This record gives sequence, C-alpha cells and structure tokens, in this order.
Amino acid sequence: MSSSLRPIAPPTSLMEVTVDRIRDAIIAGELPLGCKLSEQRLADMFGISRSPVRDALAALQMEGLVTISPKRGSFVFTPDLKAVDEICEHRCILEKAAVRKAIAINHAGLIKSLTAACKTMTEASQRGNALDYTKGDIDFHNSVIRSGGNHSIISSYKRTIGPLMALRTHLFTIMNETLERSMNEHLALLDACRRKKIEDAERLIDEHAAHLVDAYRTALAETSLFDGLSTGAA
Amino acid sequence: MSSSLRPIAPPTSLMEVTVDRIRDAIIAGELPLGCKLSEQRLADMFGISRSPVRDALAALQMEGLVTISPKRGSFVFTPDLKAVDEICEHRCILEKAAVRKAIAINHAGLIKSLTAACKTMTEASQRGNALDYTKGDIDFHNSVIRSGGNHSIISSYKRTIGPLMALRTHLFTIMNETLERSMNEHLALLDACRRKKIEDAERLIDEHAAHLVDAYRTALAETSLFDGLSTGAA
DNA sequence: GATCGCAAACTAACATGGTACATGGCAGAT
DNA sequence: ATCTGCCATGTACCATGTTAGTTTGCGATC
Repeated sequence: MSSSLRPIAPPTSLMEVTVDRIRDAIIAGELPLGCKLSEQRLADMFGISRSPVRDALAALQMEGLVTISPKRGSFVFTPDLKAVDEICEHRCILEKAAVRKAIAINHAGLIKSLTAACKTMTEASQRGNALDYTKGDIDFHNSVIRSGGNHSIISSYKRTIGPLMALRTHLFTIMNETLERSMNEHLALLDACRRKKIEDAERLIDEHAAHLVDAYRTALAETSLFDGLSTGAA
Repeated sequence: MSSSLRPIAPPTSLMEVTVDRIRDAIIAGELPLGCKLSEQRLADMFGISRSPVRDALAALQMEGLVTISPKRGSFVFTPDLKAVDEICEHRCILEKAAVRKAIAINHAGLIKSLTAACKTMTEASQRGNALDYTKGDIDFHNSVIRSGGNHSIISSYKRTIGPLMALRTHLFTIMNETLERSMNEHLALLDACRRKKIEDAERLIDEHAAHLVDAYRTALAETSLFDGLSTGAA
C-alpha cells in the first residue's frame, strides 16, 4: 500500500508477455492441436489490441508452435508422424554433438546441471508428479545442449523441439508407463557423462530418442482420435 | 487460361516482397553490417506503410539476418568471431548428418543435385565469376541438406546460415584466392558421395568447414575496419 | 437431386494516429 | 572543467479504422 500505484509494471513489452501467455496455453492444452487462433478473439481474451497479438503469433511461428496461413489465419501446429520422426532425429543429432563437446570442454558444468535436473526428476518421480518430472526432463536435455556452449545450436534446439510442445500435455497421460525407464535412461546418461564415456553417451542418446519417438507417436495417435475443433476451455 | 488462377493463387503478400527486398539489400551490401533499420525510413524507401515493414523485420529476425532490440530498433546482424565459429560448427554438424543419411537412403538424388551444382561452380570458376560461383556453392550445400530429407533440419539449416549472409558480399573479394581450393574440395566431396565413402565425406566436410571459418573470419576482420555507419547507397 | 454460381459475413492485411520510452545535447552546479 | 540533471527529439510500440481476400451458406439451374 505504498506509493506504487501500478500493480502491473511490465518491464518486458506487452508482446512478450502475450507470447508467453499463448505458449503456456498451448502447452497446458487449453489451446488444442490445430485450434484456430483468431487475432480478435485472442485480443479480447487478453483485453488488449490486435497488434501485440499479431506480433506474438509471428514470434510463435518462429518457435514452431503455430502455423500462419496467409489471409486465412493462425493455427496451433499439429505435427504428423513423419514430422515427429524428423524432429526427434534432428534433436538427437544436436544432443549427441553437444554432449560430445560438453564432455570435452565443460565437463564440470555438464555434470552439475545434469545432476540438478536428475534430482528434480527423481523427486518428481517419487511423488508420481508427471508434470514436474517432464519439466525436469526438459531441463535435463536443455542442460546437455547449453553445456555444449554453442549458441547457434542452443537457439536452434529451442526452435526444433517447439513443434512438439503441443503434444507434451498428452504425453503426461502415458508417461506413467515409461517414466521408470525414462528415469533410468537419464541416470545412465549422467553416469556415462561423469565417466567421460562419449561413445556410451551417444548410444544412450540414440536409444532414448528412439523411445521418445514411440511415446510421441502414441500421444499423436491418441490425440488424432479427438479430431474435433475445440474453441478452447477456460 | 488467365482466369484459372484460383486453385493455386500465389499469395504475393506485400510483407513477403518487403522481406525479400530487405534481404536482398543486406546480401548486396546496401545495408551494411550493424546498420540501423528504421521502420519509418524503410517504409518511405519502399513507399508503403510501417506495418508490413515491421512484420518483415520480425520475419528477418527469424531468419537471423537482423536483431531487434526492444524499444530501440532493428539492426543488421553483425556476427563476431565467436558467433562465426559456432555457426560454422553447427552447420558442419548438420551437413555431416545429412550427407550420411543421403548416401544411405537417397544416393541417386544426392549425386544428381551435387553434380548439377558442381557444373554451375565449374563454369563460374572458368569465367572467374565469383558471384555465380558462390551461388553454386550455396546450391551445393543446400543440396546436401535437402537430400537428407529431414524437413526439420532443412528449415533449421536455412536459419542457421542466415547470420552469415551479410558477410557473403565481403567474401567475394577474397574468394579468388581460395576459389580453386574450394572447387577441389567440393569435387572431392562429390566423389566421396558417389563412392559412398561416408567416413571420407564427413572428413571432407570437416576440412571444408575449417577453411570456411578462416574465410569468414578474414571477411569479418576486413569489414570491421570500416567501422562506419552508412545510411545505405542507392 | 446434384452442382455451380453468387452474395453475405468473417477475418487477416494494410494504413494511420497516439503514447511511452530511449537517446543526445545543453545548461547549471559543484 | 567535469559531472549531473533536465529537456528536446526521434523512435518503437500499441490502438483503431479501412480495405481486400477467403470461406460459407443459400439459391438457381441443369
């Protein structure tokens, strides 16, 4: 109750927070796959003008989360099976290159960040919280990439896995089956990194990616059953 | 026949052509490295409003050609030595992965497109036309990536090499020295691909990338001598 | 009854005005 | 003389009006 008359003093631009809000809504499943994203509707939903919404949609297209058809509108990106395969293959290539470099030039930082991520995942696993586990999972893979130190790859990786974001939510439902195996795979990779076994680390990344493809394909198959166009729930 | 344009309907959006015009101006060197890109000035230059210019700048940021500082403006991206190293390393990783896959699953297509690119480069080399040679060079590397067939990698590659576009022009000046070596390297890679020598192909890509880094670093060193802020010539 | 054409509604794309913010220069104080 | 604070200027960012293109639904025609 001081002199701060401005409860919301956004240091970042309105467009930036709009990007975050739409991205969160997509990841949370409030804006389902293939959902039409009307500029006017989103503007009304957030109580702002169409301009920042338009800029935000362009930025999200850059991240691979939405697709924009000229003169037709924006839609939540829906990857098909082929796209999932290609994205996972691409992701696997980047991770293997990053882990190889990280072990060589940034071993301490790699182990530290990977250990922290594994700690988060272990705790979430014990509590049976798939959402927190997945956040730790994302942290783990981001740590691998970031430890590689190549900024070009870091930014590319972010855009690469973007199209899979909308599938993440549906991955939670089947995660329980594969959670234990996933946990063991991450721990094995951490161990290989700690012992600087590059060959083993790359092999483990390959195997992990293969399992990930299966999970995403299953999630995609489930979501395709809906096949409906929802307007998005509150 | 002129009326049946409906089914395909080429969307010649004003924003799209603005993107092309600005990109061409950057590649041509009319908009030098680090040049400030005023929305109003560009809009006046093209005789249009600021809206499509703003959208075009956002798209070019996606391609890595410009950087946008919030509330400050857009600038032609200027890579430093570290960025050049990282981009070339990234690019090398993608090319090696693509050539490995292309040899395995799309050998005929790979050889065909690479041969065509080499033909263009050879002719340009004999005429001493560095510009055409470079276009063939770009075609060659794009062919490697495209023959890999992974669409995620293809789009990522485009964005990856974007930041180096502004340096391309200055590369022409020193290309004559390294043109012959570059030509031989490409021919050697084509030969390795034709004989399905994956190991050799990857090694050649590594070596070629190393030489490319040197060329870009030299170009960057030359451009940094200018250090001036030009408003762009007609 | 099916198909083609037309029209109305919707929506993205473009243009323009207002506002907040960042930068550069200048005056005044120490 | 140097530094600091204020002011002028330019610019990006947001809001809103206008236009043009696409889609959809209905009706007429075959």
